[in-house]
Amino acid sequence: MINKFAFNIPIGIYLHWQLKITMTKAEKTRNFIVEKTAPIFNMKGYAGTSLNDITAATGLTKGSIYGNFANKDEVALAAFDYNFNSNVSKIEAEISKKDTTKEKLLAYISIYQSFLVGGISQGGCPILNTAIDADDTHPALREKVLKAVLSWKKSIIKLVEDGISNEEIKVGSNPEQIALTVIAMIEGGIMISRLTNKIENWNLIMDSLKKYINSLG
Amino acid sequence: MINKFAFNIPIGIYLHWQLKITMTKAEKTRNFIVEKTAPIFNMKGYAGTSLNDITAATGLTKGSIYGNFANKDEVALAAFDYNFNSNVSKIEAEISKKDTTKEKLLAYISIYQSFLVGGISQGGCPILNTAIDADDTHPALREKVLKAVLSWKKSIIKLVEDGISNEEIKVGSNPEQIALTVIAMIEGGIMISRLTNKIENWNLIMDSLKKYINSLG
DNA sequence: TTTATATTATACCAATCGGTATATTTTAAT
DNA sequence: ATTAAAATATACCGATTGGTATAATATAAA
Repeated sequence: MINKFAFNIPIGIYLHWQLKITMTKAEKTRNFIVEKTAPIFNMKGYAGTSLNDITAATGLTKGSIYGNFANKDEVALAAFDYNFNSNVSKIEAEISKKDTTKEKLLAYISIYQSFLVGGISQGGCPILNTAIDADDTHPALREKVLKAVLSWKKSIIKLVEDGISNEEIKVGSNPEQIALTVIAMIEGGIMISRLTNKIENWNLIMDSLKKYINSLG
Repeated sequence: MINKFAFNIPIGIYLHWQLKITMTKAEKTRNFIVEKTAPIFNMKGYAGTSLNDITAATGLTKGSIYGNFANKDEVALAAFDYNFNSNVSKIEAEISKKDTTKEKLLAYISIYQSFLVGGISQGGCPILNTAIDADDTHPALREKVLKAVLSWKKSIIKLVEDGISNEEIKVGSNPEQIALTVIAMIEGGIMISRLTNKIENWNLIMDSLKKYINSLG
């Protein structure tokens, strides 16, 4: 189906349009279900989100849900992907605006700050939430979060390595350690700030992180 | 009942024994239920832990559970208290062994490291787990975790303030900021290390935290 | 416009959910 | 040892769980 169109149309130009035109009703519904349920899974967790929650949020019936997904698992996995990919897009967009390594690292702070209020996916950081939720209970979901964290770590390592090449960051720095430290402080900061519901706590922790990042050079 | 004994017995000496002798069967059972279910609530969360899990873990029947607790909520709240108090005892014991402020702060690292393997309460840090679990779903439980974090923060602030008085920590340091930063790094570190299942990640993050603590003086 | 197919809704399933009334057993004071 | 009370077990409740068979409807190609 896709090939029929793609065969004689320049991919670079019409890829976006082509994807739209080949999106069937079911695919649209699938996306719709994921968009509507992603915040719920993020807030209530896997076990805490029922099929009743899913039908209520979408206005669809069970038949429609199960016509597009094999089971609750598939919806949850797709919801996590949606939440995570939304963040990745946002992060990449913000980071590409910055020039220096330090500025790029600092950009994470302002991006993840958005999770404290509303943000794309309500209920805090999907990585943190899903990691804790799925850790001991849901291997497939856990695997997805693990990949997400490793991918995040990898991105930061790349940034730091570039920074070392540019002589912006000290030679001898451990890029992996820096990546893990940044992630830990951000996720720990989100937990504390959401629990206490105090943005000042976030600011204090992020002030420490800023000092840490600035000390790398 | 307690007063009958306490009235003519020196409290300092017989308090422990007195508590034992006045503990009824039901109180023992209550403790037993809490001990057995605390790791389950910590691993599976509130929604993920069913009454069937509770009866299976204790070997008791529903009638017995509901004879000692009003509902699942009460068991969950008691389980969190148990998990948290176990930690507090452990922490106080370890910290009292150390002499300097920095050593006391560093002691948190080795204590929380125990959460990565087995520890008293399986499934990671109960504060982190319950904070994420109850955040958007269970106000009463959330309130308990909030108090736990604030109490933890308060303890660290006290340590730091003493350190400033002793001239062990720089004058002008922000005790609250230090407390929040330490907690964030530990909790973020636990999340990452448990997810990736790599103790090296914990070590790298804690190495950053050690540097941070040592830089305070 | 017809028609096959894809999609959605209805109605149902067994299993499990948290919770309870009541019967039985165990505890502990007399 | 007796006995009242406390604790536990049995058997059940309605509601909800995730999931499915089937009927009704909407889609889209011919």
